[in-house]
Order: sequence, then C-alpha cells, then structure tokens
Amino acid sequence: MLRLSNDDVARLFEEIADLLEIDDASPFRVRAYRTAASTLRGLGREARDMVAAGEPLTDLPGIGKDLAGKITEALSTGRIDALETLHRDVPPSLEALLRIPGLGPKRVRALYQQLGVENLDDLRAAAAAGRVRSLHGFGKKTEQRVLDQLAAQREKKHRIPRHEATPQARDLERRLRDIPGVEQVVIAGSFRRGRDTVGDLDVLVTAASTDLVMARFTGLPAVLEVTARGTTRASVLLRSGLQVDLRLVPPESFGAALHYFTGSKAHNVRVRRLGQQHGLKVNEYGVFRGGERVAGDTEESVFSAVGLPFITPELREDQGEIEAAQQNRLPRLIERGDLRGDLHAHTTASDGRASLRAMAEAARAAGLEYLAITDHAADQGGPRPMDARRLREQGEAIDRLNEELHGITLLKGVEVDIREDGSLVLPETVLARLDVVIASVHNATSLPRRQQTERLMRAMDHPSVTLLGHPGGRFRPEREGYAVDMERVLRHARECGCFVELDSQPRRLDLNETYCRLARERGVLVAIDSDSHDRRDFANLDGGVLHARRGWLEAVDVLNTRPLHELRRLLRRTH
DNA sequence: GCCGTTTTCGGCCCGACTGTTTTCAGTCG
Repeated sequence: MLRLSNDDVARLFEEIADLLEIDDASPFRVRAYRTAASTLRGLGREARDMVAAGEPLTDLPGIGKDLAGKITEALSTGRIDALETLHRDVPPSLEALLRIPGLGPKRVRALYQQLGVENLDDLRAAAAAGRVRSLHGFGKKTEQRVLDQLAAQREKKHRIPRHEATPQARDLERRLRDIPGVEQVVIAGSFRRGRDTVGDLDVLVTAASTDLVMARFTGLPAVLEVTARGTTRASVLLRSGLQVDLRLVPPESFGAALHYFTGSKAHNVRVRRLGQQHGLKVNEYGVFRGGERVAGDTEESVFSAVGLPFITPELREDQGEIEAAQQNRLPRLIERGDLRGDLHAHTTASDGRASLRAMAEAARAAGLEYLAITDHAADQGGPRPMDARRLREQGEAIDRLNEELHGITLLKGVEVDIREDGSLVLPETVLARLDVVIASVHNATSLPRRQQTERLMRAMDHPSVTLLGHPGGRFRPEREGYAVDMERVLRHARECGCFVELDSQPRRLDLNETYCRLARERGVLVAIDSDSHDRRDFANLDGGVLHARRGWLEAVDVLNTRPLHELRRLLRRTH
C-alpha cells in the first residue's frame, strides 16, 4: 500500500473538480468532489487507516460508493483512472488558469477550445497579441485585466498570518465607525471564525446612508485600488496587499448578514439547505417564509429558525458542527479566562529576553497563577544550553522567588531537545528533579514519516517527560509540519500518560486544529502554552485559545486550566 | 456524485457586481 495521505487524495479530487468544471460537467458532480476533498482534509485520521481497519469510507459525509472506490483506488495505486482519462480532454495545465481572478471554468474552456491556450505562457501571448478580446464574452477590459493579473501574479501574496491582519482590521473598524450614520461594523469572514491565516477581510456595516459609507470607504488613505463598487458591496485592495470586501445591509438584516458573511461557505450551504427543509429561504437579508420575513435581526434568530442552537463562529466549517448542534452536543469551548497557568517560557538563562522575575511578574499580570520556566537544553545551537548545574542554580533562584512573590508560582522545568534517535540530551536523573519536562524536536525535521513518528514516541517513553512540545513541527512560513503519524503519536501519549502541547506562537500554532480535535477524542490533555521569550509574549495565549476553540477543545481538555494542586498531581506520571 | 421528515428519483444555496451585452452569462464569495 502506498503512503498517500488524506491531503494527497484531496488534491487529486480537487484537480478532478477543476478539470470537470472546465469540461462543463454538472456543477453538482463538481461539488461532490470538492465536498469529499474537504471532508478528507478535516478528518483527523488517515483514510488508509480506516481502510486497513475495515471501516467503510461511505460512512463519511459526502462520500458514497463511487468516491469511496476512488479513494481506495488512489490509496492502493497512487492514481485515479478517471483523472487520467479526464487529462485526455482537459490538459492539467489549465488548472493554473482558473487561479487568475476573473477567469472561471467557462472562460478557460473558451480560451482552450477557441485559441488553443493551454497554460499561462499561452495566455500571456494570446492576450498580448489582442486575440483574447475577439472571443465571445470577452472584451478589451477583460483582456487587460488578464494581462495585469499575469504581471501581478509573481508577487501576489496568498493568505497572511492572522496577527499581521489584525492591526489593519482594527484600524479599518475604527475608521468606518467614524463615518456619520454608521451603526455597526464587524469584521466577519474567516477573521471572525478565528482562522490563523487571513485571505481577505470581509467587513459588514449597517448604516442609514449607503452612498456616504461607500464613498468614504473607497476613499480611505490605506486604499490603493478600488476593484468593485456597487450600492451594497465594494472591494478594495489596500496598499499592504490585503483585499477588503465591504458589505452594507439595513440594520434589521444585521444578524442574517453577519451569519452569511461569517461563513464558512460550506457551513452556509448546510444552513440554507436546512432552511429549505423547513420551507424557508435563508439569504443575507433574513429568513423568509414565502414573502414574509421570519428571522434575521440576530444570528441566534437565524439558527433558531432552522432548528439549531447558536453555533459559535470558530466551529462554522461544516466539520460536524451542524450535526453536533442538532444533537445538542456542541462543545462548551475553552475561553482565555479558563487558563490558570502556562507551562512553557524562556528566560535570559537561554534564548529569552527577560529575567526570571520579569517573566513571573508578566505572567501574573496576564492573569496566570503559575508559570513553568523551561529554558532550552540542547546538544548544540542556541546560547548556553541548560545542564545539570545550571538547572540546579535556576531551581534555587526559583525557590527564592516563590517565597517572595505573591499571586504567581514558578515551576521548575526545561525544554529538552529530542535527538534524532529519540533519546534526550539530558539524563533521566536530571529531568526527574523537575516539575515540567517538555521534550521538543528542533533538528532533523525532514526525517521519513515512520522514523519521525518513532522518534517522538521514544521521547515520550522517558518517564520524566510530561509534555511533547509543538508536536507537529509547524514553523511558518518555512514548514507546515514534518511528516509524522499524529494519530499514532497521540495514541502513544494516551498509553504512556504524556501530554501534548499547543504552542501559541503565531508561527507555530502546533498542534494544528485537526489534531487538537483528535487529541480531545483520544483523551489526551493539551497544554496551551505561550512559549514566551519575552514579557509581551503572554499575549500569544489569546491566539492559542482561539486556535484551540477551532479545535473543539473545552476547558476540561486543557491541562493548564487545572488549579496548581491538581496540576501537580497530573504531572506526576505513574507509568 | 450524493442523498433521503418531498427517500431510490429528482433534487442539489443564494445574491451582487462586472463586462459584455441589448437582456444576461460569468465570476465571486
């Protein structure tokens, strides 16, 4: 059996969907492939493991007999015959054309069939020669737009990290609120759903006068270019490269519009379909029975109209939240205030930029009751790695500080490197004296999957290890994570009484959302840590909690929501 | 291609904006 991951199969399905669309197939058939791809991506476990365990893939939502067969085919042969067949009609290079804004399947099809355009170079040549404008449905403006987009393509940014978009979002909010007549301003879209990357900002505004809002919005100093402007919708490109879509709705439609523009698209489709089953039409202006408006001033009213309790934005991905809501089994998601401590922080003893005392006081100011000091222990790299002597000295300093400080307790810890063979750089005798031992990978990040997996499992076998640090190895933008069988890692963590970390640094946010959810299902507690290197870094915890919410975590699933005495009990591994 | 409180066929979410039309298709979210 080949080692195809769910992502690999999802990519094949998305390619099929793209090519089918260009081939003018039924839009519903196309959607089936996209839905299946999305299901696979959010599954949390590998389809090949389900197949190996004899569990039918048709149990998965949106996957019937045919697609189950294609998944199995892909897993065993690495290819899908139907896709190869499709390639005979539609060259795979046409997929790239779909990524050009303004070009959809119909136009790409026309370009291919009538001009023989098969790739971006062909397209550039055809547009430059003025041949594109001659096609039916195309014109001079479309041709120019294509040329502009091709030129801009190289420097085009895709999704940006949430923390880069946040200041721009807040600034935008403030400026829009200042416009006379504006009542409510909310940044909706994936930003409101708490995604850790942002493709654009969707801003919802309710206001008395529409013209003034549109004029002021498109005239903001941060605006580089206005790409669309109507009476209820406008799109602009900011100088920063961020795109902003503004939607204007009457105040009575606020709830329906907020729900609609928060998405996700897949979630919305499900809610509208539920509406249909209740004889209702759901759109951004409200919920309607015939011509009568029956709900829509609040989001709660929209959910209620289709028979659902309120679903918090972080869960609206059509990854099971609708079903959970119907069965009244929505999680009570963790909140920042539930965190009582932080188990991962550095000081000037290793690569941190603040002293023990400064970090302790900053943690207290961040509302925490305890903080584990976990400076680095490594074979090489980084300044002054911790060893037995330095850990003992730091421990004594912590004891003295704990006597002096009120409202915060420091715990003794270390972040110890995992060697390539799964051994740790400090001996068990040294680790055993500490309260918190985080075992982390900081080198050899591109080991083969099996080797990386077993490396992590061996590290957890050391009886003093309490926590596997940033287990997936994500480090953006360089790495989305290393090859690792997280399901196996989590099962092992459960068996040996080890916990896993959600490192809240914006570049990490690791465990990822899918694996947070899997950890919860497998009964492995997650520690939401700041990995602070400076006093300000405790603010990372906000992002960590948001991320955990998207991973369906409740306070009870999170190790550091426990009061100190309970935490101490949990940290003593009995295996 | 999937799915079932309209169940094994006949549906499948809904509206805004643009550019190219001359009443609307294509694209986007």
